[in-house]
This record gives sequence, structure tokens and C-alpha cells, in this order.
Amino acid sequence: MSNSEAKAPTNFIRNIIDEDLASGRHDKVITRFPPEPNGYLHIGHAKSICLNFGLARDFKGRCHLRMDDTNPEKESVEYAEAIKDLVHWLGYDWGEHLYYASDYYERLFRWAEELVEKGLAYVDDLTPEQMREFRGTLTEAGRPSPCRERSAAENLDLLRRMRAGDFPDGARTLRAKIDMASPNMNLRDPVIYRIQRHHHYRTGDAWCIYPMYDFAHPLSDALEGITHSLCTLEFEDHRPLYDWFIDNISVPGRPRQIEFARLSLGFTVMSKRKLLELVREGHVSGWDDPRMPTLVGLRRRGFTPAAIRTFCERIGVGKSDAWIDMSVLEDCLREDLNESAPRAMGVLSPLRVVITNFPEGQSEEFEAANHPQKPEMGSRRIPFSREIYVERDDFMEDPPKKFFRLAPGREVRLRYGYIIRCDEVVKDPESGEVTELRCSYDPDTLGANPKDGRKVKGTIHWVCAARSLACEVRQYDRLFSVPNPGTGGADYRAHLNPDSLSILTGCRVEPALGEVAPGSRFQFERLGYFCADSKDSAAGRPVFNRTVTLRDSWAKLGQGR
RNA sequence: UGGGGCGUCGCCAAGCGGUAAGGCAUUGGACUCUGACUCCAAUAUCCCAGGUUCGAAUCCUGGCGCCCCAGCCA
Repeated sequence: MSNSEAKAPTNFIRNIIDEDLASGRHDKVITRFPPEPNGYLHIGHAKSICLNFGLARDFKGRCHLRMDDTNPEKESVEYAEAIKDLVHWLGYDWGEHLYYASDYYERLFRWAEELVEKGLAYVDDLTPEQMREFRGTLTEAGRPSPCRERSAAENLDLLRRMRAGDFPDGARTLRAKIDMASPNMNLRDPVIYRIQRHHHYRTGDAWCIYPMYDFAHPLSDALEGITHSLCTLEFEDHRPLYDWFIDNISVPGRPRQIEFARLSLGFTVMSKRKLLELVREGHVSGWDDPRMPTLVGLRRRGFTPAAIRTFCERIGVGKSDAWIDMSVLEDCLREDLNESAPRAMGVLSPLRVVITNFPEGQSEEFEAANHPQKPEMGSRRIPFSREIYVERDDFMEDPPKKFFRLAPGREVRLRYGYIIRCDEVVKDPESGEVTELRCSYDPDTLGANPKDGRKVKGTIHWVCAARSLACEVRQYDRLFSVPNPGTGGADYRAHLNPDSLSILTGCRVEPALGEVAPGSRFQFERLGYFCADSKDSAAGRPVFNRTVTLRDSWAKLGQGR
């Protein structure tokens, strides 16, 4: 990892860990990333991954990857495998410490029995509706279930029969016996086991009862020797319950739960439910659609793991609801890509230019550096001939002030090549559209400034007409047109940005780009960073995704495209 | 009107009684065969009101605002 990632900024969790280490409460740091394999990881998960694995790295501890798979209805191996793949892609390794909550089912069940034996849990016969009624409301205490005072022996028998399959789904639950009048709803005798005959992707049909998150999580943490169990803010209210289980069950460890604010990014949505809907309803092409905030989507878009790591570090960790601006992510990306991406030239919207004083049938090759600041990245040869393509946006018939590009009578430098002057503009007689520029070049300006001292301020990218390659380029923009989709009573789908994808087919790139490997990234000079699509790009027929544009101070002036 | 949190520059975020770090964004300017990169420069008195103190963003009191909780989801 690069130097810029070396010094992680401090945050309240690091402070807590420092104190725990100083006070002797813990002598090591073991964290865990506990995804439920019921969906694809997104940038919000990346924050948690970087936090947990980053802490473990910095404190010389370790971080476990644990599938929090306690709800067979929603989970699958596909998701679990994708999670492992993406955590690795992000640059983290759990070593030997891959765990599954489902591997703890037997142990968890024994702990449930322990609770029953201690008179701290009971089997309840209430229906879901009744349970809701008995639970009370935010301002009124709940009432005890008629089953609350069953004997330990009866409860133990009932619990075992629940496991044995003696009762239908949903007929009974195991509940912790805590306090039906607690102002904290989580303490009003929470359910810890439910009967649910559903095939589990790992345990198959071995179980017909499954533990709830609140029960399984703290115990799994304790079992693995987790010292700091980090989760998001909405679990703050669950901490007393988390501690209750740790306090009342003979577990081997004493993990500490700490909550932090989840990540919210502008102009996108992050909930698994919404992301799933976007996929199912076809608003995007799939989980890996380059417009999705999923890690598979970002990867396909061309994001680098390092950029995402830097981002997670830069946004910090706190307890206030944080809305991060997309520009922070984009800046991290540009910072990384500027360093690592080789330069190339591509013309998105080609405009034919004929160099009238350059001999027909003749051609030249120019030497072009692959990176302006990094000679070690080498160079390549770029073909040039009488006919070339330049970007349509780089010509204006009636240019405003400070337009340093082509215009009638104006001179501009061809990147790595000659200075040319626009002598004539050819238009379609019917539409009036500019179809071609006739220019002349100054033969003395290759790698040199004009001898007469005249200044040519603009440099534009271009490509040889004959020796360039046609290709498709997909330009992506934000998926939603408002910062917080779904506000103001509207359905978030109403805020989908209709222009989030535009496919350009007549693009031209320099010939060297014909055989690029899928996934490889380039900076198309003056345009942005692009990567060969991992699915649709093929040898001789490349397809590029625009990862992110370059900063464009011209566009900022409101003059640009 | 129950409980749990949060409130420092447009967006994040340090700060933990001693006189407001940093990043992104923004605005000037330098440099430039990418209007990129890089580089300089500019920009807050800390939700409000009282109080304690020589001194408070940091402590106390009272307000105000926002978020979360009534799944046999996680």
C-alpha cells in the first residue's frame, strides 16, 4: 500500500482501543467484518471493511471475516462467494479466519439451553400479532406473555422439541426473559430463536430453528475472541442486549460493541433492498452495472481498490449522520489513476481534419510518453497522416473569449505533433453542420515552438484517420438526479437520472488500444480515465467505460460541453 | 408526551479547559505540448441562551434541531 495510506487519521474508535490497551482491558485487537450473505457488498460495506481490517493491521491484531448467516431465507453461497472475492479485491486478507455463524449453531443452541436452565429464557406460544400487542409501544410498557412463567424444565423440553421439529413454523419462539416494561424496546423479551423450515445454504435441513441476530452476534463475537465489535449506529439500542447475553451466558470472551455512522453518498442509494430492486426491475444491467455503488459495479466501472481504501480513510469515522459528497470519492480515484494510468489518445466525437499541405499517401510516427511525469512508464509511437480526427468540442466557429482551441484562422498544437491552423470549414449544405476542417501544418513545430516566437496556447488530442480504431465508449453519470433520492415523499425511482448512461459508438482510439486486456485502465488525454469493459471488450473490438472525467476548469467556466 | 444517539467552514473531520488541524468543494494566481497534474494564496470562534473560570468548542444548566427503536430481518 502506498505512503498516502500509511498514516490513518485518528478517530474515536482508535482512541477507545488505545485506552483499552493502556488500561489492560485488552492486550490485543481482534475485529471482524460480519456481512450477511444476502446481497452484494457496496461502498458502505467498504467503509466497514477498511475500518475493521485497517484497525487490525495498525494494532497488529487480526480481523475475521464472518458470514452472519442466521436467516436461511435470504442467504446463498453465491453471495458468500462474492463477498469473499470482493474483500480480497479490496486488498484485505482474513488468513485462516473465515467463519460462519452457521458453524456455531450447535454451540448457540447449548447456550440457549443454558439460558433456559437459568430461568432467563422461555418458550412462548404467542402468535406474531399477539406478540406485537403484548410488546406495548414506545410510550407504554408491554405486558408479560401468559407463557412467561413456565418452569425451566418445561421450557427446556419445549425448546428441545422445537429443535426436533415437533411444532409448525412460527408456532413458538424462544424468548429472553428480561423486562417487558423496559423503555428500550429491545429488552422487552426479545425473540432469540424462531421455527423456520427453510433449507440453509450451508447446514441444509439439519435445523428447523434459527437463532436471531441479537443472540447469535454477541456470542459469535465472544467465541472468536473478538475484542472490538464494530457496527453501525442503529444497533446502539441493541448494545444493552448484546451485553446482557455476554453477561448471562458462560461465554469465553468479553467483546465490546462500538457503533459508528454508516456511509451515505450523495446521488445514489445504498440500501440492499433498493439496490436489489434496481437490478430486478431492470433500471440497471445488473449488480455490476458500472453505475451501481456496489463493489462489483465500481470495479467494472474502473475504480481501483486503492482509491476506495483512500476514500474510506479520508471520510473518517464518527457518530454523526454523514453525507459524503461524490467529489471526495472521485478525487481519491483521480489521485490514484493519475499516478498509475498510462496515457492514450481517444476521440469520442470525431471531426475529420484534412492537413492540406501534408502529402497524400505519406505518414509519420510521433513518439508519445505514456506518462508525462513518469519516464519509466515508457513511450509509444503514434501514427500521423494527412487525415486525422479531432474532438468536435475542440472546434468552434465563433469561439468565446479564452477558447484556446480550433476556430477559423486559429492555430492549435496537436498533442505530441505539429501545430496546425484552421484554414477552412466545410459544412453540410443542408444541415449546416460542420463536417470537416481543412488545416495546414507548420513542419517546423514538431517538438519545437514556432521559430518566429508566436505563442500557441492550446493543445488538443487527435487520432490518425486511417490508422485508428473504431470503438464503443460508455459514459456514465450519477445514477440519480438528486442528492438524496426518495425525499419529499417521492419514490426514489422517480429520481433516477435518465442520462446516467450514454453509449457512444463512433469513437476512435489510437491503434495501440486494440488489444488491451479487459479491465485495463487508461487516461484518454484531456478527457478522463477509461477502462476496457471486463465483459464486453474484446480483442480488436474494445469497449471502454468512462470511469471518471478529468477535472475540467474550462467546463467550470460554463463554456464547455 | 418513552428510550438511545448526534449537532465544529458548503460536505466530511481533528480537538478532551489554554486561546479552532486536515481533506473535499469553492475562489484568486503560478506553471503547463493534457484548460490534467503540481504549486502558492484565501475562506469558521464551534446549534442557541445562561452560568462556572484569569481563560470554554471543550465543564454545568436550560432550550432548539436532526437521526434511530414497537421484524418470529440484519
